[in-house]
Amino acid sequence: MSLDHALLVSLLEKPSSGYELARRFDRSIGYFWHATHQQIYKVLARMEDAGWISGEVQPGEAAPDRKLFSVSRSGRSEVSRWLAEPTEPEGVRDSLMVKMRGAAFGKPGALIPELEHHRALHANRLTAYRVIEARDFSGALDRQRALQYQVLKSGIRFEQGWLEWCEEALGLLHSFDQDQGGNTP
Amino acid sequence: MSLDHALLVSLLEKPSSGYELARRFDRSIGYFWHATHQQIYKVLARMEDAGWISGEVQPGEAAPDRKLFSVSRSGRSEVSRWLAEPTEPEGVRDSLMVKMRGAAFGKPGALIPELEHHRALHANRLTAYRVIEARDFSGALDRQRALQYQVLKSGIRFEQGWLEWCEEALGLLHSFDQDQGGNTP
DNA sequence: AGATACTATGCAACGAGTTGCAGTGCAAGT
DNA sequence: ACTTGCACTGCAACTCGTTGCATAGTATCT
Repeated sequence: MSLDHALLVSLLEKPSSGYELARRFDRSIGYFWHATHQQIYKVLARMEDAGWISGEVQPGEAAPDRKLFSVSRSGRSEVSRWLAEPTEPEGVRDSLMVKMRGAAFGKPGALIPELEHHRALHANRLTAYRVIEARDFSGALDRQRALQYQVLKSGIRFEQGWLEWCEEALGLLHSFDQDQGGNTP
Repeated sequence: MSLDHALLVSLLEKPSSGYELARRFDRSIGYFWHATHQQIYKVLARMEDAGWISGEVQPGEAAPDRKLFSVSRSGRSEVSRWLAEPTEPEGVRDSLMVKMRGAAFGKPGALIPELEHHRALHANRLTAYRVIEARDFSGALDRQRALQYQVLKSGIRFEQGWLEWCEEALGLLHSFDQDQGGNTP
């Protein structure tokens, strides 16, 4: 469990409404911790009950009302507590890898469009990261920005890794297509 | 949802009992799709009801009974169906990245032990992969092995990426420790 | 006037996944 | 004899997360 903490950090960076957070989770932080708006609203409600955040309704002029949340003192101390507490890496879930192994029991060629799709997605994301990098992280950086940049750099590194891997995997599958049928090289 | 498919692929590679699968998920496939034994038993039961797999109790000589599952025809066709169906990449969940951004609102130095811990874990995993690589994937490979190797290579690539990133991040945090207090560089 | 779409919030029902516990049977140490 | 440990299976209770739907105001297009 830790959407709580992702939201707290997000709110520390900038007090926001649920809707805003949901949008932010489609970019930025969401690249490292995804969540849907329903889940976000649920957790916000729970954290408000717990006193970690407080919400203030802002009557919208020419727009629906929005409830702006900010982190309370007890929310801040929860963040500190969590930062100090050791965390194990999350368990991986990568269906593409399972599919690769499954492909041995079906038509490996069927995975080619899938891999191309993934390659395109990762290429797009890499481009998006590069844009953010150029826009927000050139020049001198204060601590907060330096940390954010370090996080972004992990994104860049991994998307590059993905791209290279997709190329390699596509090469392998294409090589299967050529020597039809044979099961040994 | 797709522990189902991970289990099916695992069972295609080798018919197994729930316990065996759980153990296998601590190595091998589990590096790409983790699961606990309780969840595995639950899904196995559901898939047996659905007719995708069939279990046969084997009275253990000098060992507890075990229920050996293998994939039925309808299970195989489910795998084929799933392989052909496009899948989006799983949403990422990486608490370390959230912590990095959160560190701006606490003591960044507190993350150093955490990063060292992660670095050690990734180094260990990389070593384990290298061992598997040398043991199982040197020499000529048939299709199945080639696919498995391609999956392993993604593991190697990512662990290396992690290691490099951890080094970089540790460098950054240590640089904070030196220029105490200042918030701009 | 009506259709479409976006901002904004939320409920209800369900399914996936975790945590904790419980039990059997064998083997081996002490 | 007693405990510890491992192979093996599973239930029960819970939390986390997803899917689908509901609502309501504003803006824009046709």
